[in-house]
Amino acid sequence: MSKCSQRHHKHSHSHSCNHPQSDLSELTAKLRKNARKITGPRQAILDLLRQHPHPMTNKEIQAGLPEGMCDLATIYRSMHMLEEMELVKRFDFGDGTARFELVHEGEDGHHHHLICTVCADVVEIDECFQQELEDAIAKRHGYQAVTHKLEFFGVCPECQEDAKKAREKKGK
Amino acid sequence: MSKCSQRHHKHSHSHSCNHPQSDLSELTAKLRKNARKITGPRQAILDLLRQHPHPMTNKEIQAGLPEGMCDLATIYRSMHMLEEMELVKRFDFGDGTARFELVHEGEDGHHHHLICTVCADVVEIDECFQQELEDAIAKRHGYQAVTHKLEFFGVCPECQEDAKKAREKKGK
DNA sequence: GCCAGTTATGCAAACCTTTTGCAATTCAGG
DNA sequence: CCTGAATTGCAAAAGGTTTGCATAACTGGC
Repeated sequence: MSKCSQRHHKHSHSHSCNHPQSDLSELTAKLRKNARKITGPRQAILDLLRQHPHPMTNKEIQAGLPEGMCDLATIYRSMHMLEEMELVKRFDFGDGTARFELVHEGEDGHHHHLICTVCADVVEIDECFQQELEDAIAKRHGYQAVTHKLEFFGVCPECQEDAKKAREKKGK
Repeated sequence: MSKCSQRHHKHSHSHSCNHPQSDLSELTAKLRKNARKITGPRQAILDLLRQHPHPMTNKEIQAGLPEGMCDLATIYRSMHMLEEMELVKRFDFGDGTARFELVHEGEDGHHHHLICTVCADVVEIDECFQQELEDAIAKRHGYQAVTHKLEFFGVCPECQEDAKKAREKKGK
């Protein structure tokens, strides 16, 4: 599995780019290969994810779809399937709710996030620590197929401002 | 569950050392300071955690306590309190269940784990990537008070063996 | 030591996210 | 277009975690 060793997507988030039809074709191909069906809900979910630069919860996905178009259970099932098919990537922000992001063609979707602990704003982080560290850890303990999950948490500029104002107000 | 639970953890860490009475005194001091009470359940939980080198779930904690000594709800409440008091540290292995580890005196408990995705064996990892990366990320995006959560996942040596045997058997 | 007042606990019910059983529906290939 | 397999919706269940409330336990002051 490829990692994030020397990527340098500066700050650009390829996520906001448009990959017009590509998803559908890729979807079709990948699904067909596994004897899976191309259904309305599945297409709609991928379409929706394509427009979102950040991970979405299943509830958010449902809310983003046309009213009543898709049952929550179907979304859960779809996400499992899409994840297994590596069309989406699952992220865990530590709040007990899974989030999913579209994986773009040719990428493996491995990256991290910086999440505001106050307002839950999300910034995509494309850099990662050196691969050597992971390799060293794997080797030292004899583990294989080692991967990692990494997320950053902090307070975003806006919330810092808010906090500051709140303090001033209180001080008066 | 614990096929590989108590194996040689070669590079054992400070976590397996004994800090005899220290916890109690520290506990008492910290609790008193916050007008909290030193109760049986709370002491028992810390005692139990002191003997465990790896993070425990609330259920495991309850199971490790004398039969019927403590309600699950009490454990949940205790862990919240102990976490806020920085006597324990919460970890998230991505399986939707919180785990807690004792924080030893003078430490902040920040470290990571390497978890076997097959048998759930855990190895403590004391190293971390360079602080500079985190600082750079924080600065670039204007975030403050940035921290991170990082866990490694892979297949432990024993489970690699098991898988190998299974393959051979099948091949015959 | 004992009391009063506050903090904790146990128990049961509630909450949330996620999973699952099952009958009805939809899709793909012939 | 038809048929069988895959998928969906709905409702119920399963986990983990939280919460309301009456009862029990702890602490500081007498």
